[in-house]
Amino acid sequence: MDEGAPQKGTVTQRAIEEIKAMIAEGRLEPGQRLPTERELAARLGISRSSMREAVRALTVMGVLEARHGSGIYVTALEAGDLLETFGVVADLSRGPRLVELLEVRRILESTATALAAARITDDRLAAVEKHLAAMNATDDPEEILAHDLAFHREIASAAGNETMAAILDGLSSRTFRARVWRGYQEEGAFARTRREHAAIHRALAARDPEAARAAAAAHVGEVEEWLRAQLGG
Amino acid sequence: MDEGAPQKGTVTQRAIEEIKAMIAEGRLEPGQRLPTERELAARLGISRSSMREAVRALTVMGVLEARHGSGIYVTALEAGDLLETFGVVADLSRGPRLVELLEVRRILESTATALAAARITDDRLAAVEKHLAAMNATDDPEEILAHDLAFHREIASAAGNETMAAILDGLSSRTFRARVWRGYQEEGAFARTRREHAAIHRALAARDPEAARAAAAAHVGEVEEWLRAQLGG
DNA sequence: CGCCTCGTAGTGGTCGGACCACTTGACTGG
DNA sequence: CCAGTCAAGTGGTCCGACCACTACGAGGCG
Repeated sequence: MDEGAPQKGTVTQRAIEEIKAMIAEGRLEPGQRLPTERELAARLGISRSSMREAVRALTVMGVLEARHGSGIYVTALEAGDLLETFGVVADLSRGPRLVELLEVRRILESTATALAAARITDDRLAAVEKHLAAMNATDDPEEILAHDLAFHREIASAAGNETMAAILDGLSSRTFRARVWRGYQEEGAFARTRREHAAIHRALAARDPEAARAAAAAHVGEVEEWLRAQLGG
Repeated sequence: MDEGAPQKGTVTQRAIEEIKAMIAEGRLEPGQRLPTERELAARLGISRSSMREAVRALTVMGVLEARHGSGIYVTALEAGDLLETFGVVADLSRGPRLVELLEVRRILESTATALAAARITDDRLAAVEKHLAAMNATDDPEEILAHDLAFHREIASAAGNETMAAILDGLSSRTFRARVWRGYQEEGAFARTRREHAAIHRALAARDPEAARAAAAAHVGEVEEWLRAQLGG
């Protein structure tokens, strides 16, 4: 009997597909521990080095998690785990690509905010207000940034779609850094952001999806237009 | 003088960040060739094995491309390259997560189709029609699937946002497989899909964004509801 | 008896070196 | 001048050793 696999691509690639298949077919459950690297390598008939590369690859994808001294585990396979690399995309994108990313964010964020307006609970709304207040109470850029992110994350989460929230999270990191620059270059940006955030909050409190959608779209579109102008000029 | 980096996490992780930084800072241009693995390893003071893991990690992220016998190159860093892992997310998602992914797809696809209706050229519209005709001319599931994918890809591309098109591409692979199952289980699904595609095409030809948005949303929502029902029952 | 400490086996993390498979380009012979 | 050949260099794979850390149980202490 042959080994079955007649060499497709590199051995490492084959190992990656193999492990992915195990998970996709349910042979490996989220949170479950995998065999040791040494055994996995032996089982697939490859060296430990190659197997390690495969594990590393799946680790950066957020599929596996290696704990030093303990073992290799399947992650919870939740949206946040798998979409972590999405942030890298945002970090490495430049110029026109960044505008495209912002456009995607505008579409998703406006919809998410609209959904949130319809579904948000009083508790979550209070959390949103807390971040809004904290954001207005300080003038430390770093702190503002943190609460700004949390503000939007809370809203996206309230929309009831964790996958969408995770994607928006990834789309934000780079974006918000750009906004910091902007704050330095263009006076009044902070004040405008404050007004826009207030408008979003008002729409949420009023449970008005359409107003929320419009406010969120305007908020992101604001940055988008500014960036577009930067590239054109 | 110290080496500067006081050991943050694993050496491999450090190497990954290092290379990513090189690209983010523009020290490495898209398409450019990197130093050899051996030299990179020596430059960061780590072993070649560890460096190889770093390169492998960046390779699966679509940032680098290793050509056997030739060297390591930075990819074009286009949306398609970086968002390839997005398909993995779709492949590994199950149950409620899949519904969430479809919801994201519905939002993006409907908007993309609306944009396409406003911007599509006659040439691209002809290409869309070609896939539509090919899809209706055969009854081989595999071929239908291929043209179905191409149909939507063409539309997403016509929307003028390659990033969005790439994301939609990733969101589709798994989705469409589910639809194949569906075709087997539920008679009339093909006919309904055919009607929905026709409606989308009609809206595109009429350059009617709102109609296009509605048709696309209904198209994806159809699958979404079916899947939701599957999970509930 | 119960808790705490310490040792130890086992795991992932790193290393160095050897060899293989493939690409590339210069060199050689026609 | 061209085609074929060959050698240097690159990524791909493998091996075996050792390090760093974790987990868990044996043993000691209270």
